[in-house]
Formats: sequence, structure tokens, C-alpha cells
Amino acid sequence: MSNKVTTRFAPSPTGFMHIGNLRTALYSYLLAKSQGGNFILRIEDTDQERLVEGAVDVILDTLKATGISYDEGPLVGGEHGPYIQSERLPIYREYAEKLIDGGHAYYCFCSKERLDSLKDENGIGGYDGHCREMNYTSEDAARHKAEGGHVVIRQKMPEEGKTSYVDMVYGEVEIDHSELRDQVLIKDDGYPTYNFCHIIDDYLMGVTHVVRGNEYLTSTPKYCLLYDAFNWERPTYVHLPLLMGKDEEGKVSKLSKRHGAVSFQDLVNDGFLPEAIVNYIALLGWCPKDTNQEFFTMDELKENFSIDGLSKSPAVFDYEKLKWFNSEYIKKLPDDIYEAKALPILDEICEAHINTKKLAALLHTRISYFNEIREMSAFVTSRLPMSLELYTNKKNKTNPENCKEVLEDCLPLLEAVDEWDNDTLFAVLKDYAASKEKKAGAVMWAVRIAVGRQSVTPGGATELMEVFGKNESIERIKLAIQELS
RNA sequence: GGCUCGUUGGUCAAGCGGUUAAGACACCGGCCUCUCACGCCGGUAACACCAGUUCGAUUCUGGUACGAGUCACCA
Repeated sequence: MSNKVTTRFAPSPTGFMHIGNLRTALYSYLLAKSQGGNFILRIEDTDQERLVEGAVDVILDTLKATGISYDEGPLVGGEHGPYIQSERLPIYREYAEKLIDGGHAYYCFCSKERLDSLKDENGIGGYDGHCREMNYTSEDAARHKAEGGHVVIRQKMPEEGKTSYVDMVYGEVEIDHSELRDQVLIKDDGYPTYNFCHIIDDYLMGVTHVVRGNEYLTSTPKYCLLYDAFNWERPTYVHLPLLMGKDEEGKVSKLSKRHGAVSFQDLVNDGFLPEAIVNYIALLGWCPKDTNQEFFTMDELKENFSIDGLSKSPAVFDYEKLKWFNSEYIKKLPDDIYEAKALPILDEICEAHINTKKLAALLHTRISYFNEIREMSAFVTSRLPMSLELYTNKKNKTNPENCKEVLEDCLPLLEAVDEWDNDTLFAVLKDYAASKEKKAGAVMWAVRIAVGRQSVTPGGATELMEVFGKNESIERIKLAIQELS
């Protein structure tokens, strides 16, 4: 086994990629790649009750979209395969038996019902060591099983003393053995628990640095004990601060579905760019050294990543800042790529006479995610109900009365326009304003409100008219005059 | 409840014994402008608390408070 830094990402195929998991994958990947190391993808599908069809593809697709490539794993293979835990069952069984032989584990026959009865009203508590000294043999276990009984293998925790380890982020963590329960290693259905198989796999796959969420901080001593029982060298632990979400009341807790769109797919479906998502989450819990840079490509992240930039305290996922990052990425998109994403949405919601290309251009600097185009284009797809109040603007000294005048004056001028484009329209209205000794703004305001029918529009009066085309623009102005009468 | 970890503006965060305590998002103001946005300029706003160590603590130690995580035949 080489000394190369080796990390892994070991998700459960749950059917969606939680943004917190994605961040763990990112950091794990970056830790390896920042040191020229190896990155492994392993699928942890030992919970048969939670299997979801197509879930592995979701993981694979997400990693591909974000540019997190793995050196070993499903599809690409590698020297430590298989990389799907359900295909490694005999391995776990073998090692569990070694532990039993060594006196570090034992068969337990306690039924689920018995275990449940041991819990307190809060659901806390559990196994009481009932089968600890029974020394059931594998024959006993087989017989009990055949008779319809429950059989699991449990780890035998030391009764006294404590175990400690040094985490790269949190420093020394020490847990008293009295806190440790005899955890299940192999379940009744024959599958291993996470607590057991991840250790076997990490060891066998040569993982040097275990990067995972901080929810494992206090259970890690149990894993250390397992390494010790096998006489294996413990890996280096890098626990990550949790990603939190904030609810309406302002309470923070582990980021979850109740906090809104928290899966990578949700975000992408809403029109967030994978690069923007990666950039944002990279900075949630990590900060580069000696620089204030905030825009990072994946290559730049690899160059700059280091463990000592990791934070200890939990970070609240801020949707607003993600939106800002995304809008910056959208603005940087070349026009053709931007249009390829924006136009289909506009074409879907707009009638044929709308100049969607022009509208898309107006929207380019205004949206923070592509689906925002839908709400921002509502005024285009239908003639919004409006209040005449909108015609009143202090700065331009406009009000419903003088706006009506302006519109009546401009209507014939506009009807006479053949070249229906922004520059021509602008010139026409500007000339009109000059001839009447009005402020250009006053004229533009009247027309913009009449055409846009809302206070804030993506673009000025003449830009909107270009988007609407001559017919619709004239119709809207006529409607406005009617409403003002 | 036990145990573990954490605590710099509303949010992300720099800081690693002596600083006017960075920067970003959000927010507010100004400029630009046919509105909004973009862009540019500026502003409001923070070291949880109490002891101790020290000439000096945001930085080190202890305690308190608050927050979070964990205590599964889930990972």
C-alpha cells in the first residue's frame, strides 16, 4: 500500500444529493487532490430498507456535473474493488468472525422488542449488555437463527478507561468508555452496519484521511477501538463543521428538507450553475489562506485548499449569497451559452410575437437563477392588472393626467414608426420630449408604465417596446389611454 | 438528561498576545441612467459573559450562558 494521501467519499444511495454531502465530497476530493493524492468513491448501500432505484446514478451524475472525479469507484473500477458495499458482504463477515475469535465481538440474541423496551420515554438508551458474556458460538447463532430468532454481532466495548484521538480540525477528542454502547456490527439480515463496514473498507482501500461530517466526532473512538482490535493503524481524521439551515423562526439546525431546496438537483433545476454551487459551498466552512479571493475554479480550489483553512463552527447555508454567486456566474456566461439556457424558458412562456432574444438580453444582468426568468417575465406573458398610481413619479414630475397627454401625443408618432427597434423608438420619444420641452424621463416613464404595467421592469420604455413588437406595444398604449380616461 | 464540539456584525468569514478588528452577501445612501438591474463610490453593524495568566487579551486557561451534534439492527 502506498503512502499517497487517499481519501474517499462514501455516500448512501438515498436518491438525492444533499448539499451538505456534496460539500463533504468536495473537501474530501480537494484534500486528496491538493496533495496529488487518490480519491475513491464508495457506495454505502447496506441499509436494505432504504434502497432507492436509480440512486447511484444521481450520485454519479452529481459528481460529474460538479467536476469531482474519482480515481477508483463504480464504473471505473480500481485495485480495491468492488466499491459497492452490498457486493462485499463476505469480506465483512470474515472480519467480524475474526473479532469474535479475538474476543472483541460476540453474538447477541436479543430481540428487537426487548431492545425497544429498554429505551426511555425520549427513545434514548438501548442495549444493556444482556448477551455479553454468553459466548454464543457460530453454531449457537445458526441454530437460534433457524428457530426464527434474532442474531446480530456486537462489538465488545472496554468497561473502563477512555479512548482519544487527534482530529485535524478539532484537535484531541477524548471519550470515556462508559459512554460507549456495544454497537451492532452485523445486523440480523446479515448486512454490516456503517459502524463496521466503513472501517474494513477504509483499511482495505488504503484510505489515509477520513473526511466526514462532525456528527461522527463522538462515535469515532468506537471506530478507533476497532482499528486497535485488528491492530491496524488508525487513519487521520478530518471532521467537518456541519451545514445548518435557518427556519422561519430563525432557529438553526442541521440543513434538511424543511429548509427548502437542499439537494443539488433541486438547485440545478431552479437554474443554479454547478460551478456557482461548488464555489459557494467550498467557502462554507473553509477559507483560503493569504487571499481574499472568492471566485474559484475547481483547479484553483485544488491549488488553494488546505486543512488549516477549515472552520470549526457550523455554517448557515445562505440562499441569498448563493444567489449572488450564481448571478455573477450567469453574468460571466458567454451570450450563446446564456441564451441556450434562457431562450427555451422564454419560448415556453412567451407568445410568438415577443422578441425573446431581446428579452433574454435584458434579463442577463438581472436574474440570479434561470427560473427567475419566469417570474420576471410575468408582465410580458399577460397584461397585468395595475393601479394608476404607478404613473405618479416624483422625480420626473409625472402623474396620471400628464401621462395620459403624453401617451395620446405619442400614439400617432409610434404608429408611424417602421423601424421598430430601440434606437429608433428612443429617438422618436426623445424628439417628442424636446418639442414639448418635457424631460425625457417624464415621457419615458409614461410609456414604460403603459407598456410594462408594473413599477419595476427589466429595461426602459423603448427596450420594452422592442421586446413586445409594434402591435402589442400600440395595443398596450391604447389600453392605457383608455384606462386613464 | 449524559457526553462531545462550538461561540467575531443578520449571514459567510480574516485574525493565530499589542490592529483604526479585514473582506464578501444582505441592508441603507449617492453617482450613472428612458425605470429596475449592472457598474462605481460611500455608510450602518461584531469579538456571548465572568474570572485568571500577562505590561497588555478577540487571541492563552478555567467556569457560566447559549447553540449544535450524538446517545439506532440509519448512515
